[in-house]
Amino acid sequence: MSITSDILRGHTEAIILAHLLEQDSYGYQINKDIMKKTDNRCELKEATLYSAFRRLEQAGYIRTYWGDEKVGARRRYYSITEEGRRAYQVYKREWEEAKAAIDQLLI
Amino acid sequence: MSITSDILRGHTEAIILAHLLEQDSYGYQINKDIMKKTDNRCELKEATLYSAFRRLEQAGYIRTYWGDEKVGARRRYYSITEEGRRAYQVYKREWEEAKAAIDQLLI
DNA sequence: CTTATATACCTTGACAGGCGAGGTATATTG
DNA sequence: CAATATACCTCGCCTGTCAAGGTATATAAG
Repeated sequence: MSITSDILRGHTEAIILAHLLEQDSYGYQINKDIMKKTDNRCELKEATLYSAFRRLEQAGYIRTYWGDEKVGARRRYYSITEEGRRAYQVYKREWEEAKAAIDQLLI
Repeated sequence: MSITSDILRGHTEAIILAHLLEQDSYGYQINKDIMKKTDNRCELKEATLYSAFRRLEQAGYIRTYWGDEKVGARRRYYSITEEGRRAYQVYKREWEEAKAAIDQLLI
């Protein structure tokens, strides 16, 4: 069973930033990684992913650059900024708080 | 600091059902209880609450009746149905799964 | 050579839940 | 008599998700 988008909502940006903390990556790969890490339970749809990228870049949390692939389709890489790292820590703390609160409420 | 609505989104119905598992209650009280239980970190806004009530009733998860207050404003009470209890178990399980998945993703 | 599949990118427009703002009515307190 | 608390409700905007559609490159199968 997969996780509904309403539950995931609000975490996409944090999830993306978490990924970029480990290493620069590109959309397609990030998408695959997330599914793999969660045994296909979490899937960020492409449209969702790209709109999140746009917001994150707008906010200055990520930067992008084109990879220099010799073969295959071009890749647009994303890397997290210092501001993004700080934002991630906030997201993370918010998640811990929300988790505790919801655990409190769902008996 | 309060929990963003995007994180809470998707849990309002579960939170309400959880409350009604304990006892019948009414909108205003449920609202207060939730805030109290979470030290004012979670607040379901009234408009949010009432639209959730509508959905829950539509789905057959709750039933409503008017209280017989002798004094003060009238109260519309809500009670959870058998179907609602089953639905809650599903919500609860979804939450546990989502929690695990997100914990996996946010390093 | 043609088709299918995988990789990789992107946009548009509809949809649904959250909620600010506004409204009603009753009771109590200063 | 005004303010505050209790208690209900609706309208319409906002925002994140995503189905559906599009582009281009490489490889494997038939």
